[in-house]
Order: sequence, then structure tokens, then C-alpha cells
Amino acid sequence: MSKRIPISTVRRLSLYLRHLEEEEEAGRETLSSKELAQAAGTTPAQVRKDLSVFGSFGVRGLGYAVRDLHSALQKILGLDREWSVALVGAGKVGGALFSYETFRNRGFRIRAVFDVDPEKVGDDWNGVVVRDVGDIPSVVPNREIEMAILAVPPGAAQGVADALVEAGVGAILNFAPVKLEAPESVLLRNVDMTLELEGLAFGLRRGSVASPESRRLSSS
Amino acid sequence: MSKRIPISTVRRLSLYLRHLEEEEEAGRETLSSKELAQAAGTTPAQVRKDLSVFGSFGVRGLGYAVRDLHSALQKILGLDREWSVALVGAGKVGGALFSYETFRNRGFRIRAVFDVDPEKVGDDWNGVVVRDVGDIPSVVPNREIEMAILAVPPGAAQGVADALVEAGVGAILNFAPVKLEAPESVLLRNVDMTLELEGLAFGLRRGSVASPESRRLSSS
DNA sequence: ATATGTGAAAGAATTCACAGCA
DNA sequence: TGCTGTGAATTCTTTCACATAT
Repeated sequence: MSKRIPISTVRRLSLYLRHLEEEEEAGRETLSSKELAQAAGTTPAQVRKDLSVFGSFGVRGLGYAVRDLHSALQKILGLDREWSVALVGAGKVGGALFSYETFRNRGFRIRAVFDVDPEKVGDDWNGVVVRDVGDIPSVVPNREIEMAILAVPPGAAQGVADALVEAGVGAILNFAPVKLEAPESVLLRNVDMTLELEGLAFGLRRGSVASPESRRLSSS
Repeated sequence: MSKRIPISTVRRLSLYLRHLEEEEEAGRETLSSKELAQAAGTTPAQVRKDLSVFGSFGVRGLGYAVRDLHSALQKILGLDREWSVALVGAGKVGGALFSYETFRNRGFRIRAVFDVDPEKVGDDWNGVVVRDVGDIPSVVPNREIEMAILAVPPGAAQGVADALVEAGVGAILNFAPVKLEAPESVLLRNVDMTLELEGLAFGLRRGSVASPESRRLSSS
């Protein structure tokens, strides 16, 4: 039974990776936990703890070799390869996500786009033809899609999620502001933009900050 | 010194509120912590604890009066009024956020839009004229903008954030995948979509789920 | 009978502090 | 000396369990 990794650790690993990338680009050879902490908005001890979950990557007295830690984290996070992604919802949000450079840079490839709107079905999005959501059962297994991004209206989200799960998708990133039900075996993450804005409204109204953590992590 | 409210509690309050809205719409009179828990993906005890931070809203043996709890939560979250918001970044993501219905429904009003691109400056977005980011210092205080949504490329984010803070914005919702620096007094939340996708990649690669919480909250 | 509100207990995550190694 | 790796201590969050109220 492998150890249980806190979700917050994984988030921070992504942040460390981001900083390592920048520094490697800049030709930096080594980095300290202190600097990684700064870049991720956490403490050096936290950085070391996070990394220690996966092994021992540093050199005492010196720090971390940028290149090595970079590739180690890449591998740990599963970013040493490409991922085939489906996008459901070809509206404004879907369109923005489709051309979101940061996804592409990280190896996420949107290889299928679905929508219900007959007006949109058939459109060519940079080489990917928008198809009807009814085609999910045939297209998803066929193109070996591994994860899906859901950018549909709230009312449609659960139905689409069911279809995606049925079609064998292993993970869903949901942008609709609803709680989705899915089997335990399917990974589910929500990006709830309204929730975040509401958090700010709450904070402003109170005039004060909540837990110290609130300034550091998203929320996500 | 008022009590310290965990960020996770605030997030859940938003979820409860969402469900209460639906149920009120449906004519429901009372609700139990059990049902609220289900809707938010948590436990009844958690619901009661969350609410108990702010007071005592239920009736023993009966549950919560939908209408009352709804308006109480609305007030607690600062959603019983409108908020003036600035949007910086008139690209694809900015455009999607501008017309995001759920923001509008919650009382968030985008009253100013900024971009650097001279091509976009001057455009009329549904009654709001896109202005140059250089106009932030004059427009933001003038229109009494209280919070800002940042949808600019990573490299530009910190500069814009500085300008917004300088102009008196109290809270920033950042969509750029960078760690922003801001004074303690300014609330800062990040929506890091790449981080979420990477979390899914990590999970798929491992073939297993992390903490039980990971299935419930965003992340955020 | 039923379902809340809340101290007490358990469980997680973070921080401390220092031994260990270049 | 400088900085990592890690048990121990601390702090934060969630769950339990029951007294309390209708």
C-alpha cells in the first residue's frame, strides 16, 4: 500500500516545477529549499517535506541540482509524456481553454472537442473538428482520450460526465459550478471560479484575512 | 479579535448557498445538515460545524429554514450586495470571464476592462469600453472598483497587480500561472487551471487517489 | 422521534529543531 | 560552514458522540 499523498503537496510540486523550469532556462545549476519555498509561497521545511515523500533529491550543504530535480518532478507529476484530452463545451470558456498555451506547453493535447449546438458541430478548431456530444461513446475510446475538460452549462454537466465515464475517461476537470457524481475510480477536480470570487467577497466584507494559508494556495 | 475562519469553511459555505438557492427555487421549506452535506460533498457534522462558526441557524429536530439560512449565508459571504469588478486582459480568457453568467448572477459587475493591445483598446464590450492598462490609476478609483480579475499572460501579471494595488483594489483573482506578490492587506486568490490538470496527470499516473478530501473540494 | 449545536477525540498538515553529510 | 532529511512537537481540521431542543 503506497503512502497517501496530500493533494496540497501535489499542488506545491507543480509550483516547484514551474520555478525549476524558469531557473533551468536561466542557466541556474543549483537551488535551495529556501528559494523554492519563496517561489511557491511556502516554507523551506515544507519544500523538503514535500520532496521527501518521493525520495531524496538534494545534496546536504548545497541544495538541489536544478536539472535533476526538474526531471524528477516532471516524472513524478506525470508530465514527462503527452496526455490526450477531450474538451466538452465549445462556448466561450471552452474556446479559451482550447487555445490556452500553458496547457499545450505542459503536454496536454486536446484531441477532441464536443458540443451540443448544431451550429458549432462540424466547425474546425485548428485541425480538430467539433463533434456532437452524442459521439463521445465512439470517439473517446477510439482516440484513446485519457482525460476530459468540462466546460458546459451547469445543467448539462452531470449528463456529460456520465457519458465520459462510460466512455472510459479516467479523469475530469470540471469548470461547471456543480457537484459532479462519479465512481471512485474516476479522478475529479473542480475549477470553480465563482467560488473563488465569493471567497474574495467574504474576505473584503470581513475586512480581514482568514487562515495564513489563504494567501498562499489557490484554492484551488 | 474575531475568530479565524478556515478558507475551506468559506468554500463550503458557497456550496451550501448554491444548494439552498436551488431548493428555495423549488419551493422547499426546510433542509437538514445531511442534505446540505450531500450537496456539498461533505458530512453533516461538518456542515453543522461550519455554520456554528457564524451562529445558530437551525431548529433542533427540524433542520434549517431554507429561506432564512439562504439569506444568512448570503449576508455572511457578502453576496447581499453588488461588487464592482475590473477585468484586466481582454483576450480569450478575459472574454470568457466577461460573459460568464454565474458571476453576474452572484452580483459581480464588471465595470471596467483593460488591455495593452491597441487593437482592443476602444472596443465596446456590451457597454464597457476597453481601456489601456495605463488608465488603471485613474479609472479604478474613479469607478470605485473593489476587486479585479487578472487574465493576462504570466509575464505581465505582477506589473498589473502592482498597478491595481496602487490604485486601491482590495482583492485580486488571478488567472495567470504565476505567484503574485501583494501587501498583506490585499486579498489574493489564484485560479490555476494548469495546476489542476497536472493534479489529474499525477493521479492517473499513480493509478490511485490521494487524500479523501481530493474528491470533494477543488482545489482551490 | 428527530436533528441541531458543540465540547472532546482523532486525524492531517505544517513547523520546529537538530542530526547528518558535503 | 551550509543546507538537506526527518522524527517530534505543534497547529489546524474533521469526525465523534451526546446533551439539548422541538
